[in-house]
Amino acid sequence: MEKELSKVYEPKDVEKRIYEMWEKGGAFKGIRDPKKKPFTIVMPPPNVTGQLHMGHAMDATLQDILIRYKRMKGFAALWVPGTDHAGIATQIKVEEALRKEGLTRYDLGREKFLERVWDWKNKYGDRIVEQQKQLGASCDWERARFTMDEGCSKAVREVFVSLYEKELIYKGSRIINWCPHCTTALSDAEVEYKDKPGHLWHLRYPLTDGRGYIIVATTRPETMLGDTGVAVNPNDDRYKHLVGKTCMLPLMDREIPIIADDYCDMAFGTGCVKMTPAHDPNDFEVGLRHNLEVIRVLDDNGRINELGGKYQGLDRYEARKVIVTDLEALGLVEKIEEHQHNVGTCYRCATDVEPIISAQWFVKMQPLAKEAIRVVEDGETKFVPERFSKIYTSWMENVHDWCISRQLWWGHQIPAWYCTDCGHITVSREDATVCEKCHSKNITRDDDVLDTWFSSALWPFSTLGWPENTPDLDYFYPNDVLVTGYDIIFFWVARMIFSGCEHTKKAPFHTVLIHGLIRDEKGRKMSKSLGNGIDPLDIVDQYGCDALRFNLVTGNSPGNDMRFFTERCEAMRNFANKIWNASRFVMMNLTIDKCELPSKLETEDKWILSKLNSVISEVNANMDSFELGVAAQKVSDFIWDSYCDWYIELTKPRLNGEDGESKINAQKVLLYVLTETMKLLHPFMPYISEEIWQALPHNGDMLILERFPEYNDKLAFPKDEQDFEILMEAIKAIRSRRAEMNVPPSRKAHLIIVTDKAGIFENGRAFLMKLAYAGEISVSNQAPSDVEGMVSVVTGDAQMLMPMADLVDLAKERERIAKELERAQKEYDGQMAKLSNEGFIAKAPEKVIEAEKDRAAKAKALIENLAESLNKLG
RNA sequence: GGGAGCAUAGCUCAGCUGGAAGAGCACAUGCCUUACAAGCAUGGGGUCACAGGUUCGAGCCCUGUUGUUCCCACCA
Repeated sequence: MEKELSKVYEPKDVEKRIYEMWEKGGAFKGIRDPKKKPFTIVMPPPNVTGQLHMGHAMDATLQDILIRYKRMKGFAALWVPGTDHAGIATQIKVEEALRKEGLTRYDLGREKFLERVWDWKNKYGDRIVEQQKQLGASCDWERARFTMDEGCSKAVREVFVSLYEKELIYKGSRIINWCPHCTTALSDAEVEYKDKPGHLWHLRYPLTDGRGYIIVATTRPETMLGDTGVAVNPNDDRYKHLVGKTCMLPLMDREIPIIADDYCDMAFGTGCVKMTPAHDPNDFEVGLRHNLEVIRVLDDNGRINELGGKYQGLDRYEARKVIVTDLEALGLVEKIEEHQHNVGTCYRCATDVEPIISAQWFVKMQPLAKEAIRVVEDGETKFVPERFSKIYTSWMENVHDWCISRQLWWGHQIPAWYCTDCGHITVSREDATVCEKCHSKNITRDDDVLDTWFSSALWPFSTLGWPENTPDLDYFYPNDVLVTGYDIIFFWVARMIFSGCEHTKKAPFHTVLIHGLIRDEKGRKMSKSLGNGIDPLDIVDQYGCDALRFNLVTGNSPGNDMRFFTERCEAMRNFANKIWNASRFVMMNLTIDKCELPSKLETEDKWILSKLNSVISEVNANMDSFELGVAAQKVSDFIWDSYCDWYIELTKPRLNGEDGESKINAQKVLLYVLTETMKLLHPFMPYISEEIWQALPHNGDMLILERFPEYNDKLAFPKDEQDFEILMEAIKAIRSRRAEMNVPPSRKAHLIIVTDKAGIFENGRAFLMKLAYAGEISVSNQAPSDVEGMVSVVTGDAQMLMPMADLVDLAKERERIAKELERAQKEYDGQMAKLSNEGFIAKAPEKVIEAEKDRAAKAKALIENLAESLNKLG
């Protein structure tokens, strides 16, 4: 930094240059060092095709703060970045691009299509990485991984095969969630339920014996094409006589049985439920119990198939209309009610999901969940905030088997081969060429791929070399902290925990730091469809990366959602600018070239050093308990309030004064505190702190590699701190009084101070002159006899008089003092009431009682001073 | 149907294990004080949702109520 510095901090001139310096200097590298403790974070891998959004910015900021802090604390810090292949999302993107060429993936065929996806990945996969760098992320980029790279694929294969061998993976026909738009199965977690207005259709199914109808209620009339029974509650007297009989399924002319099952709720609808085992999980279960036929009437695109008779080819919702119309024509619609119901939708494309029976691969969850619950209950893995562990545990306790096969092409293809001769399934670590049972060469590989989350579940260890037992895995695993939003606890966090427990026999991390969602200023979710998203890079561009980071980390508590206000970025930018100018001031005045404390410290030096020391101690404690926002706020308050607004002002008389030693000493303290402060600030505002530190006299290469400040009892000066605050209080009282009377700073006043702490005020002469606008100062322990025309300002430690006859209205002055006196008396009475309370004296801790006594004494002194003032006024 | 969060200044939100109610923005007044007007000084503004309880002491702990947001769950 040259002496000719811009008055305004320009992040753009700094960020790129500094980032390159760090990266080239190897500051981000996670290096195994037996002398150090490791600290590992793996980044939640963003989608390769994704666009950086505020959620990523939040993630990256919190992780970067943690990793920078730990790095400065002397840990071997490793932050592993990477990207996720994001099966459905990516495939949809490439298919959309193909559509513009008038092609579908089937036109290309699997191999050619995958080439296209890889092209896409290679083209856009780095974009999000570059964007993350602009957020200041200090990841070890050389270790960047991709969920479909060789190592991760190997890990996926190993996990699949070993789970299959342990019979924790199986293939079966179950009701799964099917997205007709993405044409794939989904896991339970990938379905979002939304309350939508719908109808409850009451349909008449004619009894076969011709004795009337049985009336069923349904929200999805089109599924009636697949009905294979009607169920009633066994205790329902209205229908007992019908159990065992049959009815005719209208439109299909199929005779179906009437059965009794507890599943039916007598109070809902008519009490009779049509059974569609192929399209409803409950009906499927009932069907199993009663041997009902399973007839699937929907195809993969959500259209009625060949088993749907004349409705074949109709889309499910078209079919619904036509079927209802046809039933109405037959007089078989009893009534139609408005009905609000929960509709499952695809989390990727929002299409209504169809429950459909289908043969898929599943992970058996019960055995895996057990250990995953234990590690959290035993505190081996802790959620921050704690409340998320309950959410996690209750999900884990009720988890269903995980459907892991997807009817997509982009992803890890399932390593299972079907033998056309004997029907055996060969599951293998190496690509199979023959059936392992009958050795036939007529085998074909399963077309399907695995759920994307299957590979991200392995991320904490697959990125470190697992299943090989690498030195990295040995040193850096388990990870320490996982940072992510609460929206993917089930998708990702839960699955990483049970995967880690199962495959590495260790919980993958000891802390899960959960943050909330970033919403727009009205509190709405940021989304493409609403067009209310704010691009983090626009904010970086406009206000600087440090401002964005500070905005994200302060002003909200962990786990809670945050509204994003651009105005807040402005405030944060102003803060950066404040720091910039403070350091500009220090450098302008600097004639020393070494950062060291002077041997002689003035009271104000001790005051700021002592304050700094407290802040250091608190910030360390806050950081260690993941209260990052509180820590950031404390650093900010210290810099702005204590350092800038007070200490810098206090040094001005010395810097401009004649005393050479005092001048140098002031510089030394200014520099020392600024340097320490930049270290404290660095995890939060890495760029500006590094830029300033580089310009200050220093040893070492880079601030990013400096040691984080720690509490030093040699720099705690409680007595001097207290003394100095007596002076500050007096200054504030005078300024307040002058402002009340609208006296401009240019009008200096003679200040007569009456106090028994003369030393403190004598010592503070220069400050009173400058900060309390005193012209001359007299300190004594005796009040002057004549106070005519004096303005009186009183604290607990002093009476201060200023001759301002022209401004004094004696009557008003009396009134004002009387008012203050009343207030002080009231406070004193309150204190005394407390102190004379036996319970309080008996039970409150010593420290609290002492504080109360101090307050009472102060109030008493204030009362005396005020009374005397009043008295003098006559 | 179960569970969780939130309710504090005009607005947005902090307030860690209970010990004199805070910040930013907004507002008002005065200042170009030789780092910064993206600044400085000063000030106004709060029954900490409501009702009980525990305690010497409650914004904080307990119970209930209201409002609000969200998550989970197979009521057709």
